[in-house]
Amino acid sequence: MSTIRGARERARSEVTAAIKDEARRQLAADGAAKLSLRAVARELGMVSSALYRYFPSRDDLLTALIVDAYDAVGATAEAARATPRGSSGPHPARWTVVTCAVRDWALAHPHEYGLIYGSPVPGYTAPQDTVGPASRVGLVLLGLARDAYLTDGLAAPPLAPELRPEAERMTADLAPDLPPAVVAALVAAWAQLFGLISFEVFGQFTRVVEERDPFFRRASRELARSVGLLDGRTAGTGSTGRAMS
Amino acid sequence: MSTIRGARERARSEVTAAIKDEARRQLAADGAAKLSLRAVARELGMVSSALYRYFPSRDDLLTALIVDAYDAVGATAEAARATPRGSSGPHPARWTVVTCAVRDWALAHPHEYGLIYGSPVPGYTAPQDTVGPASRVGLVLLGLARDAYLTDGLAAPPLAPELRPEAERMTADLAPDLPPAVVAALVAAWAQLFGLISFEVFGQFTRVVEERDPFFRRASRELARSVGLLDGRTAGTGSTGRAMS
DNA sequence: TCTAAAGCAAGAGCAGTGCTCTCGTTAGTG
DNA sequence: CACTAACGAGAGCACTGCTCTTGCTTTAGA
Repeated sequence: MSTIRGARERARSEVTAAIKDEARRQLAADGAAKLSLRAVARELGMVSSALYRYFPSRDDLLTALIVDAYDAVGATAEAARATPRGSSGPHPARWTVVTCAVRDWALAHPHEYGLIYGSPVPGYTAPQDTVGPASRVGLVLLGLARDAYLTDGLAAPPLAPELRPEAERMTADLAPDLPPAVVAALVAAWAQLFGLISFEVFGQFTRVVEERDPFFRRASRELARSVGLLDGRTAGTGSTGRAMS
Repeated sequence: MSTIRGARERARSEVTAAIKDEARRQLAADGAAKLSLRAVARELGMVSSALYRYFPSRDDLLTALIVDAYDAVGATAEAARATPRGSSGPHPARWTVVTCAVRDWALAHPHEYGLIYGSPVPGYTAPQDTVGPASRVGLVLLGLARDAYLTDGLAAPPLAPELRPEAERMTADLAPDLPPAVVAALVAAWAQLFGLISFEVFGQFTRVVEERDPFFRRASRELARSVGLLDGRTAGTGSTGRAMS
């Protein structure tokens, strides 16, 4: 129905997309701080006030870009998981395919990455619209763990007693079919993964790490190990998951 | 000599400090994006142009705040290491004392933390002045690993062949007295540590991790394990460091 | 089919920003 | 004592986000 009722609405969505595209261009060129509504409007041949028909404020434009960036990196992770190399073979290798894909996207889009995993730029509180797209990468990693658990099993990592309640809470929220120890370790690995990527994208590795590809691959492998992913040859030997749940 | 020659120079350094203090206040209140030279000057009772006698541009003022923030978090880490609980006892416990201190500082100064470990705000290239202060936390962690290596030994983590050249390069640069596998693992753990802290400070754990203290402690312990820190009871059993170097 | 309503672009304008330049003035140096 | 260099103040430029008003066009309803 939106195609027939279109006409005006289609024009609107086209202009909206053009604004976001130009904004993304400026974001990639100069960074989020220099992104200017007036410059976007100027480049699009309209006057700045016209732009407010589409985005009520600069922060709302930025929020739209944030959602898009979350979706882009999420789609990248999901695509890597659907790849032949990402959906078969030893589980740590699949894990590494996904993490490397995320890292590659981050290095290719540093400013968009900074928008979502750097300091929160806008009014300090992330809008509600971002929570869905923001979880896509995490869900892919969770899916990898679930796959491993259902096929070859998992070497469930240790779970300190004082963390058990929180681990069980996270498990109920995120993946009731996985052992709490695995879920807790996976959330930690998720954050640590983006620590590695952020340090690389934000230049913290300058003059410290030079050969970053093997460095990241090793760290990613260790991360997979920390959530208990087995490489198949040792299939099942450490599967204590069900017993611990 | 600077005390006698002072008078004017002392006044200058006092004004400089006052500017930085007020800027830090505004930074903590509203974030780096909203920090305004004019507002700082206004609050200090001077006119905005006078402020340019002390900082040639807004980015230079921000850079000064960045250096100060690096120094603050570095000093925090060093102080934690010098603490009784940070300088004795099992090595993973010492490690956790330091990492928790860094985390506490970050949670107490979120905007300053974002300034140094979030998206690079200024002209995209970090000035040379920041490399020294920026490495202080890393050096503390390195010192912890060295202590462990010299007393109880280290369970040197695995080192993939393709990472060996880079690991040896990093070792020559950072800590020639440590096994390359440990140095490589430590650099990775360093980045992963700030991934955990950043996710917490930047709100990525909202509605995901609730009980964050035990969560962080567990992750920190695992990080210590990943660099090979032993807890003393198993002293020496896994010390393969010298053999691998 | 005609009309009222809603969506839209444009322009002027406000308050605020970073930054530059030009002035007197004041404080340390030879 | 005279000189120079540092300093604070002010005006001003180009820019920003954002608001309000003014007309025009498209859409929807009687």
